[in-house]
Amino acid sequence: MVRDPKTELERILTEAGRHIAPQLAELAVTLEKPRRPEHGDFSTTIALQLAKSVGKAPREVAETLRATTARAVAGTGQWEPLEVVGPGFLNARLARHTKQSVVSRVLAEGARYGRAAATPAQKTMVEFVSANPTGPLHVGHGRQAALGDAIAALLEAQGHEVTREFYYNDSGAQIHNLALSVQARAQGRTPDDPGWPSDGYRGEYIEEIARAYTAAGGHSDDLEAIRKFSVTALRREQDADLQAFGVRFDVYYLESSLYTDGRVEAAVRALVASGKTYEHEGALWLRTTDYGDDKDRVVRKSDGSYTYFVPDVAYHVTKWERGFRKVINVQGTDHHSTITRVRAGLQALNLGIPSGYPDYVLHNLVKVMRGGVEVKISKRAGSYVTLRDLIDWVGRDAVRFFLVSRRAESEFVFDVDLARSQSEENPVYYVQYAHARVCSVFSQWGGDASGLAQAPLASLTGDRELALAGRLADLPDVLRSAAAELAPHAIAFYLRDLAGEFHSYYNAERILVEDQATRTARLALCAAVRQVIANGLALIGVSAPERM
RNA sequence: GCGCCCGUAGCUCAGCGGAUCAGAGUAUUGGCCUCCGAAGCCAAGGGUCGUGGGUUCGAAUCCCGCCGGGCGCGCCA
Repeated sequence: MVRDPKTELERILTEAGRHIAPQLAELAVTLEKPRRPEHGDFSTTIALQLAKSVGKAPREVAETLRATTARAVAGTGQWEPLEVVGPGFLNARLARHTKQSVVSRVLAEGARYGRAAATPAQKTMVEFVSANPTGPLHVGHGRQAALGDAIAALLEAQGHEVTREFYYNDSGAQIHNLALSVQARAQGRTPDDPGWPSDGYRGEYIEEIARAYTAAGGHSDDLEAIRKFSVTALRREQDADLQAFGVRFDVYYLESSLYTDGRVEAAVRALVASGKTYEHEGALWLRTTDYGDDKDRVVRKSDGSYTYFVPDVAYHVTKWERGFRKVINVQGTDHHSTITRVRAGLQALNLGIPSGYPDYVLHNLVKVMRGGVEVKISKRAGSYVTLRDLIDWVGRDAVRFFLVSRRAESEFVFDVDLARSQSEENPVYYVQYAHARVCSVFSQWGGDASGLAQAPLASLTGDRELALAGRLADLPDVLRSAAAELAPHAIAFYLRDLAGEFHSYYNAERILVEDQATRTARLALCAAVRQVIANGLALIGVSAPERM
């Protein structure tokens, strides 16, 4: 395969830069995309950066770089001669045929276009959602599902071997509360009655489970049976919601298994053996402050049971032992404090796990507005918008696109009324429409698209056509940086830009023109646009419809 | 009080390992279908990038203070 033009030019400039400034052995020139098209396809500020250490004016440095690389640049056959502009920018323009050629490349690579091959492929885990089976999935889980699934897909597209994992906290105090709540409902009590469990779940789904339990012949005094029944029912409901959302997991890891297979006990023994624990007021503590925590944490409570911290650590040990050297946990910012704690626990075990293990992507919680007021998201309150509600209101594609379109750290206002009223104007339709439009042109045309990868492209000379081709060429870089930053929202923004460029082109030019060479080249361009949109949408779990 | 995150156009948000960074969508206003789908296109108005300093040739972007908002700070998960 022909070497990527950008990579090649970066290599040439890096070599020249090191020649000029030999003291900077680590120097690496990177090309960036200027905002304004008149500044070229790519640009670098390397001359401005080098000026000081070289002791010459930036413009002079730029001129030297231009002159010394002129021959190599021409030799690529892919670039116009570099230009020195302003205070010392080096601007680069791709030769027209280089821009055109991306169309052939997209069509030849098809669904693989934009992907990269990591060498070596890294065994990677993305853990996300991990909702307690104590209630239906809410909007925050939806954000996590959209984010986590897209991050996993991005890493796969970079050539890594990715496992999607869901951790079920199916034991512990919250599950006990769940069982007590269902039992209370089964006994006919309601959340406001005296004798309702103090930390009970008040949602209506509790009553539904209690009814189903009773209908199945269950007895209200068998708490263990109630627990099992409730957890099973809620897991089934969560699974159905995830399926409706188009998110699948490779592994469901049960917290309870960490107890039954002895991993929790083993973790405690190892922590004690590390010498980092101490007894205080009847409890066993770990000196997490030795690892940056602001206070030490309880490992074993005075009643002999363990805090959630222990299974969490034991769980992450299994990730390491299962061979996952890169692990990304997607969680809400309300779980922020667990980062330091889990890492501290892993460090105390002294297993050779890096101190930054695992990685975290923390997302701010979603604030749901309805009728101008905030709807509180709380399982206990029982009044919150579920993921299923959103899917029913605006559709799966729109919810996924919307939830993945914002940086994880952004605080997210989901205005239900707005989302519903604008469901026809959601950005996802704008992108999908571009895809459907291409399909429509092709059905109008009626020809065989299979040979378009070899189509001559010389007639693609219009500004819009070249800009569109340039945009197609961006995909590999967009995916690379989105994966590196664990920031899938970049895909959504890229797709919107690409669709916009296509719609603009489509309105300005006719595809099915008389002249055969022009028509074929334009069809090839459109086919490439369709392919790239499909590839991008696939990564964020959104469908690419042929008709809308 | 301490820690983390966030303050960019009326609204929802990109841009934040400096430079060619004042952007998109939406809303508002005005144009474009005898012609491949108008869920579209073209154009206009709209922001001292929360605020005050600092570093620099250059700061929305980096550093510090302050103001405002969110989330944590359990022998809950």
